[in-house]
Amino acid sequence: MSDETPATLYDVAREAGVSLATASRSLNGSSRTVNGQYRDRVLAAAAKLGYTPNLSAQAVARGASSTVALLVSDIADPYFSAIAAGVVKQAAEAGLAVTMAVTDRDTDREIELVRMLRGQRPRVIVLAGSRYTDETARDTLVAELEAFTRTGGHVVLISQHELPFDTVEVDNAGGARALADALSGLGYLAPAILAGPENLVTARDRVTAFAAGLAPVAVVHGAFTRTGGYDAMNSLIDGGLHGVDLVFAVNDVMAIGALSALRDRGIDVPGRVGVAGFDDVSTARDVWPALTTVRVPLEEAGAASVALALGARGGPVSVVPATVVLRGSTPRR
Amino acid sequence: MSDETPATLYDVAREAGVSLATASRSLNGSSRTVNGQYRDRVLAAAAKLGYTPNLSAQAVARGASSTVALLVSDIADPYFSAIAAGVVKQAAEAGLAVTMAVTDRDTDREIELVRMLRGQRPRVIVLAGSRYTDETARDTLVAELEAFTRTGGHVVLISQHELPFDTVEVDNAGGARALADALSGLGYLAPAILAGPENLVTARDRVTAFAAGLAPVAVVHGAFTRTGGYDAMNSLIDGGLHGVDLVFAVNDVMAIGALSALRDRGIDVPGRVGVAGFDDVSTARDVWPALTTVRVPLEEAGAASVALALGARGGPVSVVPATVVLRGSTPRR
DNA sequence: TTGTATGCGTTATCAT
DNA sequence: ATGATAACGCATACAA
Repeated sequence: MSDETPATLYDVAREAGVSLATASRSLNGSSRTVNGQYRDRVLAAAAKLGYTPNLSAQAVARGASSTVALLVSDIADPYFSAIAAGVVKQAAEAGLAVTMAVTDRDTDREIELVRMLRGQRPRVIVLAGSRYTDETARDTLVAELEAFTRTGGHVVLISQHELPFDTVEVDNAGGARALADALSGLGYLAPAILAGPENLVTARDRVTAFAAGLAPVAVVHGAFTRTGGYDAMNSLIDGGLHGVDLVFAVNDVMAIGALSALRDRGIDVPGRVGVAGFDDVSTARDVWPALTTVRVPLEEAGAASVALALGARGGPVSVVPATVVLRGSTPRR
Repeated sequence: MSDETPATLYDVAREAGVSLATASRSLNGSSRTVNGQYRDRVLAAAAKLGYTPNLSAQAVARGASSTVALLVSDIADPYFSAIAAGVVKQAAEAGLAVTMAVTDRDTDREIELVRMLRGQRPRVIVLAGSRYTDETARDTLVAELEAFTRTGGHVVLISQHELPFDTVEVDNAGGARALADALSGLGYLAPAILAGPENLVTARDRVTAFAAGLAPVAVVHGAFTRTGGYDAMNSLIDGGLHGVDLVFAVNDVMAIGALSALRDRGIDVPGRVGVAGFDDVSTARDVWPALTTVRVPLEEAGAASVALALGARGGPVSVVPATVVLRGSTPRR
């Protein structure tokens, strides 16, 4: 409740009886070397005063901050929290702090947040979660991001390489197709697809690729969330399951919602229908029956995004694999 | 790849043909009013140049940044990601950005991170996850935190009120005791406790309070994670379950790990033993059998932490309730 | 090697 | 109401 003011470098210099410059050189990793005597005195003074460099001031003086900005749809969603974990880890390795913002899946909000984050002058802006197919919002976002890269910033997207920036691409098509093939091989014939939002690119890619391998008898859209899956599943049930022997939800949280709906309606899984998801979120193996899905190395993807931005080179696109994981929710038919 | 430099306020002023001061006053929420004509010209110039205020510079000039620092043990853990969601939401409401760091449950790392975060001169530092009972680390941490508050910063802990700072307290004792009573009422007689780390305060409080209501026949320690629960459960099984009719894990992720171990070993849940956790993490209801637990409003707690720090007043401690949620994993005996 | 002085992008105080 | 100008805390080019 008192109100001292944080110790400044100037305070430290005075306490140590040296100049501002020497203090600065002693405390940060300057290339210049300083007399051991002085250095020790400065360090002692800094410790005594509880000095911590003012990062904002450093950023202003250096013309560049040491932060990574991360934008996610919903940090409570295990998909994004796994990515965030990777981003934070890799950023920490590079001595960078992470400032995080959440869009709530709102395109306008996303643009607004990018503007705000740009103000931090971060080294990198990572956008996780894929874009919606909205022409004008897309253009505004791109313009904003281009303004950022034009001034030396790095932008990395995690999803599809549909925007002109570096991206860590998830092999949605390959994974979805492989899943369809695997399930087809297990004897599944008539899948219903819980397809997510109609205008979400990631969702569409997964639907299309899956359908190419195993033609769906029903496709129902809904939110990309647990509740979305729950509701979509219910409306599917309401419409009559007919011959459906498999439910493919385009992501795990939706699949988990579907599982919940099926349970509530007394429909046996996997006896009556099999269920599959996508992402291999950490809880996929803990639900019952354990969820068949397509594993995406989320944490690696997050780490890769900042590595890609910081790395000397490596090409603008880094693809993370998507591999099928068969579990109890889809036994052989 | 080009290398322009971001537009500065000076650029905007020049473009609009006004002084630096008027440009500043037009662009930020200054109390001073400025001629509409000028204001419009400045806004137009800013838009044309794609100007974004340099937040670091603002922070230096104002002497205070507009960020909230958040420290968690592991952002991929649903417990912490739920808290993070609340923090981010409430911070956004106050126009504050959130910079996040993860300790990996390492006390030394935590101290290191607090120092680094202090450098941001955030308005608030939120520490989620409870302290370990290590005397000297504790003192160092407290000293660091006190240096921060002494210079006008707010510190909020989420856990127990064991450190001399504002805290959002989880009613661990009340919840654990209520759980013990409820399970006792259901006919459970011989619980084993998966107790988490020996020196983790939160874990200890839960164990103690539960034990007071329902004396355990076994207590085994382990990490506060899914793996910790898995391993602890296995060693419990190895030792022989004897008369154990209930497993109480001090948090949900451990309980979920235990569920997995029980399944792997072919022990029927809830037929042979009931299982209960603590926190009511979002996936607790999706596992099988659905997990009996103690609900802690995590997101609310996160939001409350920044509200507490920013709020005019409200006392140094804000308690969030912990209420028993009975589910399928603990049927009546 | 050390110190002096200037600049970084903003805000805020002071005249005007 | 507007415009110079001095801070803010730090880094660094330059001089000593």
